[in-house]
Amino acid sequence: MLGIGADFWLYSGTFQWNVPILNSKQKRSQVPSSEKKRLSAQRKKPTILDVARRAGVSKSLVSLVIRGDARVGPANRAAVLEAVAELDYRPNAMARGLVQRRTRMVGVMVSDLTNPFFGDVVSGIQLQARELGYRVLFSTGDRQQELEVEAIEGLLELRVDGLLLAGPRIELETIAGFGRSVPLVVLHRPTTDDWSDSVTNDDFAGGRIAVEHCASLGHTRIAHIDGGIGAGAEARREGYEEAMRHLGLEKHIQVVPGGYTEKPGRQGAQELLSKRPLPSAVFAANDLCAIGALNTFEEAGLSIPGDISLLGYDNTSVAALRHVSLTSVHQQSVRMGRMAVDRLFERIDKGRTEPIHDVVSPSLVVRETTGPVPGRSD
Amino acid sequence: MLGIGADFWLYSGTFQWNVPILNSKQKRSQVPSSEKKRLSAQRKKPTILDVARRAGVSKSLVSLVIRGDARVGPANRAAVLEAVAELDYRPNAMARGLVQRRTRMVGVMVSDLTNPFFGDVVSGIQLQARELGYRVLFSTGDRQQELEVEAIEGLLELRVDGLLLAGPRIELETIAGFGRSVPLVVLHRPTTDDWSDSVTNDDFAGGRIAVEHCASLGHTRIAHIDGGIGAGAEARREGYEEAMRHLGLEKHIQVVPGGYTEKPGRQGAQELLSKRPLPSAVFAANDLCAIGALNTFEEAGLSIPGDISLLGYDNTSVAALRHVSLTSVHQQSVRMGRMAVDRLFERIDKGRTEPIHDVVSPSLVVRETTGPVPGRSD
DNA sequence: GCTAAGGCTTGGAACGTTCCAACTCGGCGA
DNA sequence: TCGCCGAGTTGGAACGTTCCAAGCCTTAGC
Repeated sequence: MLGIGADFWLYSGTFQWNVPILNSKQKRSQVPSSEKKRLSAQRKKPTILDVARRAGVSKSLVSLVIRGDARVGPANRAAVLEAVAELDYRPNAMARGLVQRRTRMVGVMVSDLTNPFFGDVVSGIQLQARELGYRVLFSTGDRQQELEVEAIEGLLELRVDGLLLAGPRIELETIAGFGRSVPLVVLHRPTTDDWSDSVTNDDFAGGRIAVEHCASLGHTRIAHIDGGIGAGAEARREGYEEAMRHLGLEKHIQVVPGGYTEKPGRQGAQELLSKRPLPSAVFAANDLCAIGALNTFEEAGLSIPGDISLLGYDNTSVAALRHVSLTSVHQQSVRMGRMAVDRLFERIDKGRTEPIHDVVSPSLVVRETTGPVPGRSD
Repeated sequence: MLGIGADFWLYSGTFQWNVPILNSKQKRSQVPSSEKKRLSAQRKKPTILDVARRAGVSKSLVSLVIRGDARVGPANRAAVLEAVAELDYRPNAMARGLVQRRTRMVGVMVSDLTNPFFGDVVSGIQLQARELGYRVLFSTGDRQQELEVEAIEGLLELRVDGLLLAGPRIELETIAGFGRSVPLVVLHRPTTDDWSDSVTNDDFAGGRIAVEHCASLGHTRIAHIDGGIGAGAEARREGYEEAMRHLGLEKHIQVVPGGYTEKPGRQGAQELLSKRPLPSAVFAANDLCAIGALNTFEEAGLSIPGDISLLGYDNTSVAALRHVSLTSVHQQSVRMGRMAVDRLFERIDKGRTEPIHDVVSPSLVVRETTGPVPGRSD
């Protein structure tokens, strides 16, 4: 009976395999049988029952062997392992997850995989998850809010045990909604709901540090290129504004729209160039943004830091390049990735439910794009 | 009866939730009931049956509505959708995949998420997959062979419909093995087996182009920093060697070990510096490697391109930075990502089985790290 | 007034695992 | 000799979907 089932399946597999491009009825009988076998060999995956039959034991025993249970007798264990190897058997995670109601997978939505900053974060996540016995599934929305939601939705349908959002750009409300149905940790973006943890850089402090550094070099006309909806951008701007006020420079506060990639950085710089007086220092929302601005300023014939000092944020590998040598606010990205996984683990495996918000202090890495005010004249 | 089942589940859910850190028997009764509800609310996900009950229809009908079947009556459709919203129901992809024997997901293993080059590739993949109605799951091995295999294994256990390997570093033999159990396309690394497609840059030609550019500037002592096990590194080296021979420069062939990241680039450059005569041009395996070399050379007091011309490969965003301005061999990464998904789609949905190998031609982007031979003396 | 056709709707059988209670079998103590 | 124990093994019942064959109406045709 099982044989028949399997056979039927085999044919229907081949059939479907060809259907979309051909007249199916016609074509089905034309497929040579060797071909048929080849296709089905590729398609039909062995199940635990196939292994059991081959090894001459029950499916339950196979299951025990695969999960490494110690109770299995050595002879049977060997037989099962041999059958597994011969059939190239691979357990079906869906079936397993279905009955166990857990998957040992964490889903990670990364807002922007092209930003080198997230490369480090991802490394941290990967490392720690592995240590804790979890698999990691990544997904991305390619910087678009609506796609981000779609990506998260996909992970939830897969019933990941926990969800990590790295720099999400979606609404906080939506995030809270997700938190209600799965353990959730948000990275690089502070949350306030009862359902999620967050691990963030103290972006407010980061903004302040940037301003203070400029002020210590004598700058007063310090402008900011904003990060838009980028995670943490608001706090960076507020830190900037607060520091300006605190230093009595409120009349020099100047914020132009920008974003977390190079292009908005260029646009922000353009806008700054179009106004007089020019700022003597510019604090950009992140490194990529700063680099866009850097290019624009230089193309306009300005020297950095001779005419304008420039600061970035994130201290990515790009900022560190000798040729760029961008002064930047540093975040401990690998460490933050690890922390986030730890927090998630506490929720998943230890049952914690009260939200915890970790805030990591930034520091400043001074390089060669910042210098004293030209001529010391306001 | 179902009620009892659900209740039991609720307790067992709470129970398991706490078990890892507590004496379970003791603690179970100590959890306050409000807490219990909250936990279970977070844990217990509604199923299609809950929706059906609430909407007063059968599970089959709910299933039809969710899949957007046109046959459903308007009243019932509305009732179901309302129940879905109220319960925050989300279909279980595992159950679905189990019975359908397909998941509409493609798995993508990316060898190195910190390399900006793969950011573009990923974008292309994401875009095209979405257009074709597939979801994308990313996974990475963090540049380690053994972890790459693990990552792929995980995707296969999830029974993705197709597999994409972006710049894998694992053995070709292993790759062929995977190809036997799932439609497979390999990016940036040529395959020769009967089971997989590949989409690659013509790295051999790329290597040649790099050499020819140098030669046209009068260089003869052209060295190469190798890419090690990086995908395509071998072809780049062979292209270099072939071109050197072809130009009658075989006695100047000089290859030092390196890799696809900055650090091996520095080491390769160090090694070159330790030998005399110095090369007048250096072709590095990729951009990151070139940047490592760039830093090392400059720290050694050499000027680029005054003393040494330098070329990279991949034409990443980093190479394009005004301050780096690295001459680099360009690959059409976004386009290649799209192509790979198309090829995979042909295998999955159109049943193609003969392997196809796409080779995309590279081009050279000349920037400011290459120039004429100093003094024109050999 | 009866049958056919068609639109909607339904319950039961899969899918491939794990969990659980129960079974077998030999050895050992009473 | 009997019963008990524990180690090793087993089959059936879940898990949450989709698929399928069959059902119920209502309307139309004769």
